[in-house]
Amino acid sequence: MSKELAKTYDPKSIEDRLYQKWEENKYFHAKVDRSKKPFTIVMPPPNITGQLHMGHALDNTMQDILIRYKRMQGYNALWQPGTDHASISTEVKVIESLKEQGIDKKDLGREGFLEKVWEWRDEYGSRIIKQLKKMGSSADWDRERFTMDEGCSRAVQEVFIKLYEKGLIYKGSRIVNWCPVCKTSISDAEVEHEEQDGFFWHINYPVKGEEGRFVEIATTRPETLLGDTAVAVNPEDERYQDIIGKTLILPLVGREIPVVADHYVDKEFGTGCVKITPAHDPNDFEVGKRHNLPEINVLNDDATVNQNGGKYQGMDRYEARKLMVKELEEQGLLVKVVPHSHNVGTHDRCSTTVEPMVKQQWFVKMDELIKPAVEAVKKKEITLLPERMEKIYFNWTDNIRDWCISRQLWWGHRIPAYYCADCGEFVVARENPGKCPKCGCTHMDQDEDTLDTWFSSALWPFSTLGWPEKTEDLDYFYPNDVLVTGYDIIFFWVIRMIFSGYEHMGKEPFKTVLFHGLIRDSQGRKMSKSLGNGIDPLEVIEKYGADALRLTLITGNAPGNDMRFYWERVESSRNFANKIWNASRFIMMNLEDGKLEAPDLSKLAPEDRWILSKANTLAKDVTENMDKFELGIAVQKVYDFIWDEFCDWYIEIAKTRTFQKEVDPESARVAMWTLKTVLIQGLKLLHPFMPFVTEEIFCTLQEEEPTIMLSEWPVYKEEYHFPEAEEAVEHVKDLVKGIRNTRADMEVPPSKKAKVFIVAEAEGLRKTFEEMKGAYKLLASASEIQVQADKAGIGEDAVSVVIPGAVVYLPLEDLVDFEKERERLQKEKGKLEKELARSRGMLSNEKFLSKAPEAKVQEEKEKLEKYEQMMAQVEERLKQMK
RNA sequence: GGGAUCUUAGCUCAGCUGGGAGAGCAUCUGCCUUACAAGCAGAGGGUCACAGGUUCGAGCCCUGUAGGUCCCACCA
Repeated sequence: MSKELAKTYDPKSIEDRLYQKWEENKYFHAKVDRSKKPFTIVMPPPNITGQLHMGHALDNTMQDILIRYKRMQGYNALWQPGTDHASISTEVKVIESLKEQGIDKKDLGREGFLEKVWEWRDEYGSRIIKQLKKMGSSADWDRERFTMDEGCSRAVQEVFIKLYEKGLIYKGSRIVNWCPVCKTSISDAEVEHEEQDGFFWHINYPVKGEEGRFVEIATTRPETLLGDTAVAVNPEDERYQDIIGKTLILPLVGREIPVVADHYVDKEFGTGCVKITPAHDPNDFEVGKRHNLPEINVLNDDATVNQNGGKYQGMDRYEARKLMVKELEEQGLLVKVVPHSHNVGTHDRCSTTVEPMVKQQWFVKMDELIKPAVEAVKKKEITLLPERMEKIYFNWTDNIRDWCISRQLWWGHRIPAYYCADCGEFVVARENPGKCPKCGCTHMDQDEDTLDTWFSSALWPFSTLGWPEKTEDLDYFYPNDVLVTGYDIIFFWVIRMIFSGYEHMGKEPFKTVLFHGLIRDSQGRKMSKSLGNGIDPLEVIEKYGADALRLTLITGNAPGNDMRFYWERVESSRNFANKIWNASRFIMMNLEDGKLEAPDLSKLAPEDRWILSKANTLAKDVTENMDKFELGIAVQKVYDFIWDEFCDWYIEIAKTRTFQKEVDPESARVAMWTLKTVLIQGLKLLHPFMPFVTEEIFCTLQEEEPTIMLSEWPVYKEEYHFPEAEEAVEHVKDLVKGIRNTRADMEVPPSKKAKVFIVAEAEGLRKTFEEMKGAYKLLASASEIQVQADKAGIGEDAVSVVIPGAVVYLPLEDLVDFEKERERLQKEKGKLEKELARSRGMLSNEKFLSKAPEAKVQEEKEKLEKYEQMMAQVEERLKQMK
């Protein structure tokens, strides 16, 4: 008894201590080292306002698993962390908190407001980092970055100027998505379409000079009538040939508008006549451009009607709609109102209905930039996992539109453009030029707008490594190897990083993108604040430990698939941690002080060779699955091995030897060495998934080892492959299971030991059972074991168990109930009959014999032989019992 | 409107390139066996959504149908 562990695993008592140790020893820190191969993952930067949720927990667990795995494999593993300024979310949050204090953003002014946001950032920016540490994340915190720190801001500025100079960033008056609540433009990606029930209002527009003649249009947004500058019909629509070119009187407004012909109009839909509002509809905007129509903006930034709306000025858009419909009805111009469900664009941050508006904004021209990003995925220079994500990716790239990057917000990277106060000329420059190049005026003001938050995150894979400087880090660690993220930000972030990587680095930002799904609640609903169904990962850690949470999130989670969260699953994960803990405790209790010398391989018992062989294969299987990013499968294999093979079989089998040290100290030492060796192998393979419990056991078990984190990842070794031992132990398992089954069926209490006779014709099998007697005696509840070639000396009243290759007899004398025994044998016979029918069917099928691979046929023949033997035994037994 | 994905034991989900249906939880039975009752041993439970097809052989491949989930889309 050399070392002691507590009786149950208590994560709370060790997690913080171990994490502190890792940090203090700089185990997470990666430095350029040309003698080692780099492996880089950049962390999707959480928002500074954020709190750890299940999405982060999953995302970071996956990254930590990959990083820890590669680090153990000897790679120079860098996990680059940082946080995102998250312009709009943060700004909104700060505005809200100021409101509670009775302060308005405008009263503070730009500088004053930004000061408040920075204060906020200082207060909350580190909160999420602390929470990530609770998960056991082994990111290189010494390298923590922020999207608005000096370096990242410089990167943003350089990129903006470079793209502007190449003509890929332009300023233009275009239709943009406008959020009337946030009072900023947003990109297409930020608009969510949601189906809403609405109406189709059919309205008659009077034809000028033709009393009583009307053109009937249908619209879902009657209030935009105020900005109509035409009505369009399809040029091939026979119904309307004669009105093309005529003039209409816009109801309620009285303005004269033309009827134009445009192919955009669908003859079959609505009335075939479409009102054209170029300032408030993207399609109408295009039609307007083609027909040179004026654009009349009728809305203010808060979606109230502006001065162009005449008497409706000042009214909210929906109020105006109501009133206008009423007045149209009064004037007899409202033909009918038809219920109609349609898609409405809403802002993904605040769910406000987005208003399309013509605005002066900055855009990134996408058609050229996107090309290398498309090629990269086509040519598999970048692999998206699961593969189906490629379709989603291409669907977006094929329909790409220019990216609106300017935001009417204060928190973010301010656009590096300077305007002349006199002539309006602007210059894009690193600093205020101080003088207008056109008119010489010395009053130049910087653009009030900031950039879309994703503009800076697009540069994250290289800005964090020092770009635009040519740093050694960049040279060594770029491109990244893997990006792990949710599929929900493929458009916002992933695609933009890819084209940015090619444009600014000339190389892909990462080689593989591993997408994961969402963690849902137990009913399959999204976890959300409004539903209040979110589960706080920190609460889970508090109750069950970080390892249990990590295991729960990874087990059975296939790439890209959503997953439901159950407390029961966390509980069973915790149970597994406890299981290893106790297995280790058992081994430590039996371990003698000092190091165990590796025994000569010839000294190993068959069961030792069996478990070593299994552990060896496990290393290969786990590694293969890790390399395929099948983390769920990899951990499942470790779990099954540790619990089923190692704990339930090997430890039990080894007990006979370890309990009897004095009988055969040599054999006991070999068993102890095997126990320890296999345990360590299991701990290492499990470490990326459950870092805390594995570290604690590993270091307690071997005081000389500083950490499991930097120990060597197990590799498959041919000299530990023992197929004959695996086969032998399989026979022993069959034997033990057979006996246990039978005893349970016969309701023999476990305490009642019985003599066991094993009758096997094959000499090899007899040898195996003979040799391993000591190993399985305990498991078979045997008082004595006799292996023989025939049934000599076995009483007729013994219960028999037929297993592959042998029959086991249990003389249970007074306990035997013959009726029960016959029933049991009949059941057994039924099972075998089924198997035989299946096997014979296959083997009597000419086509199977001629077309199936030789190995398959052979395999089936062997099975048949085995079942026939077993059947003969069962039948003989039944005959005897008559 | 286009596309993706799912439908396997009571529940949640695995099942890789097609060769005898699996796990965890739940249920039932027996065990506090000196690592672990957060445990051990055993048991029951599935026409793999439906209909066709390809194949010697289909949970797996193809086509269609039904239902669920999600993404994309400028039909006013």
